[in-house]
Amino acid sequence: MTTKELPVINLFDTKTRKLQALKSSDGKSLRIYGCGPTVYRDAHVGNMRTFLLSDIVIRLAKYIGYEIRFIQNITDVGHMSEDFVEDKILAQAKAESKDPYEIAKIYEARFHTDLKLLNITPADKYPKASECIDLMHNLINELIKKDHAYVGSDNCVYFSAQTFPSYGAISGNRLDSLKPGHRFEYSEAGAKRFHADWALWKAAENRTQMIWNSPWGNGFPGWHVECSAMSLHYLNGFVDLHLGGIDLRFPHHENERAQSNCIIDKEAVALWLHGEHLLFEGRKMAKSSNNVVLVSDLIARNIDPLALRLCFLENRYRSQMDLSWDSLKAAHQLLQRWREKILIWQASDSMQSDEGEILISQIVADLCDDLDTPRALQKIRSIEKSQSISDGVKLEVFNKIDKLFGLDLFNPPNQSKNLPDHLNEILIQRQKARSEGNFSESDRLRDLLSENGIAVNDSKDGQTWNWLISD
RNA sequence: GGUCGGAUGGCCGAGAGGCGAGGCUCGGGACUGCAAAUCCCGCUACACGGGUUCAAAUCCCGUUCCGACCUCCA
Repeated sequence: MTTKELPVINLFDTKTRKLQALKSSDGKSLRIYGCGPTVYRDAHVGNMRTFLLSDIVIRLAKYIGYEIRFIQNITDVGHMSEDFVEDKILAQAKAESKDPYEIAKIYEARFHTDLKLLNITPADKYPKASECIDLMHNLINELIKKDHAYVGSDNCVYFSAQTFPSYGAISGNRLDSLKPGHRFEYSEAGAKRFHADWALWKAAENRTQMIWNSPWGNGFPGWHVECSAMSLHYLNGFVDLHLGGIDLRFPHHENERAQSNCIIDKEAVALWLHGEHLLFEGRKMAKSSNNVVLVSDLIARNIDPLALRLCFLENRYRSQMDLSWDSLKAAHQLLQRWREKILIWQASDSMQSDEGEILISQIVADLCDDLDTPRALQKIRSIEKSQSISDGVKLEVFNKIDKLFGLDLFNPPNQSKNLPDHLNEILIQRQKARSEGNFSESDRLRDLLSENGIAVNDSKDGQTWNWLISD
């Protein structure tokens, strides 16, 4: 190994609103925490964009040489739905007539499946809120002891926002300009000392499922407290990088920061990184607007899920992005083209060279510059098209960058996944007809295959086929 | 009302004061039995009005429009 200094990864920190170097505070590993899903429904592709953000940072940091410790929570309790009466999981359990833990288990499994389809690096641990109740009790006790929290007349435990002077630093909100009366939470503020205080522990009241005994009676944890408890516990008291969707900036991360900082009496998170939201065909992706696209919807249209990954990489994480079926198809085709090119280049031996090393380091530099994936992809395209770079060097560069981008570029382009026998038979017949010069028959069979969703291409080496992307 | 982003060709989108990113679509050509794929060529855009500058999509001021967050959300 060389003694060269590692390249610095600069990321936009939401709190300071400046680029900031990502650093390991213990000199050993990067301690990363990402807010994970509430497992009451399928995660949609907008959620995936945020989860991809952590993957890009982690792949880059690993590539550069960091050890990573990455924790992502699974919220299976305590995330209240809009009316602030019912927990999201419990509401879904009722809707599906299932046990709430069964609901959580089903959707957590699907979450992991989607991550895998998108080549998103798994976290080292996925702690569940329901399994960390003791951690949360300890944290709440400590906050009460330090006078940052109090037990209300309703037997809920509240965090006292006014005891944390820098409240609002992440979101730009100021406590005095957060007007009371917003939405639902104020309606039960009778027990709270201040309208912006939030519940750390909620009394069970009429609830019978997903409740735990506690020093304050039966109840369940508030949503924000789980991330403080888990991050401090599993990352040994400090977070080098905290990730999440932009909407979590307030109130979730603001409250989490207050809780964590008050526990350790200093800044608990060095860098806050937030991913912007995704629109689909111009509209916000939300259940309420009936505009939700799942990874499984892409697969149903024969779009490679990694085309979604490529679409995301073509946009910067900090801008809102408008995804469409057209952009997904374009990305799908680009993936195909790269995979075909790689097959051709593989006729040459992969060649290590200074030229290749320089190209790769330029791409790494783009990623280190606040994850400028669009610019990095631009370089990759120009390498692909270059007349002056040899196939061997191209192969070497693509091989290295595939680890950073996670696009499985070395998979064969035409994977004959699940080709039904009768269609395979038509393919064989067509090849036969064509080799016999019976072009009217081969054209007829090509049309027939097309009707069955298969595109046939003839080349010098015979025919190849692809699934057509459906509209 | 508060805070923060945007506006780029047929479409999507990057953009670093100075040679028109790139992709998709479309048109022409090469190749092909014909297609497809691929390769080559073509299609000269930056919301509006001022300003700074030798030079502005880029910097500054103003205007219009769009969006996000402001106690559900990735």
